Amino acid sequence: MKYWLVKTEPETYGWRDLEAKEEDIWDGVRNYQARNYMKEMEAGDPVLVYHSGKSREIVGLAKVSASAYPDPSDKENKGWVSVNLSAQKPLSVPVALARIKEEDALQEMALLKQSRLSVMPLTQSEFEYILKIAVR
DNA sequence: GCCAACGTTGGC
DNA sequence: GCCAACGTTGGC
Repeated sequence: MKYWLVKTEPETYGWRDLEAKEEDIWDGVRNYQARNYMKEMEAGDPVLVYHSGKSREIVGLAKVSASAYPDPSDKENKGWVSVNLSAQKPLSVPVALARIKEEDALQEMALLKQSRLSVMPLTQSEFEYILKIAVR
């Protein structure tokens, strides 16, 4: 099992949108590195959902409900892929980017190192650490 | 609103 | 194939 974090602009499509639909397509990713990670996703993998822009915090827990398949929004058939995500639960305490930067255990996260990457893996310990500080 | 990082495009 | 110009993302 692998652990993931996906970023989204809440004004465009946020955690609430995914929660409202329960399960939805995660499409429109147009970055090769992100695409390659999406191809590694397997049904059941946990996924943290991060809001970029104004809020800058991890807000929810989802899981992969369908592994990679051709992105229907890829009109030119260029090989982009989508996955399906299912909302699991909102984090009771969202984990802010500022908090992540303060935690020694989270310094190696791709979120801090590659600010523009929209789909990234997490280690199991990073994932568990985030969930731990998201409860209280 | 600004700017750094970084990906893409296009001229050569 | 290189690299300058340009566009986009996203934090501050």
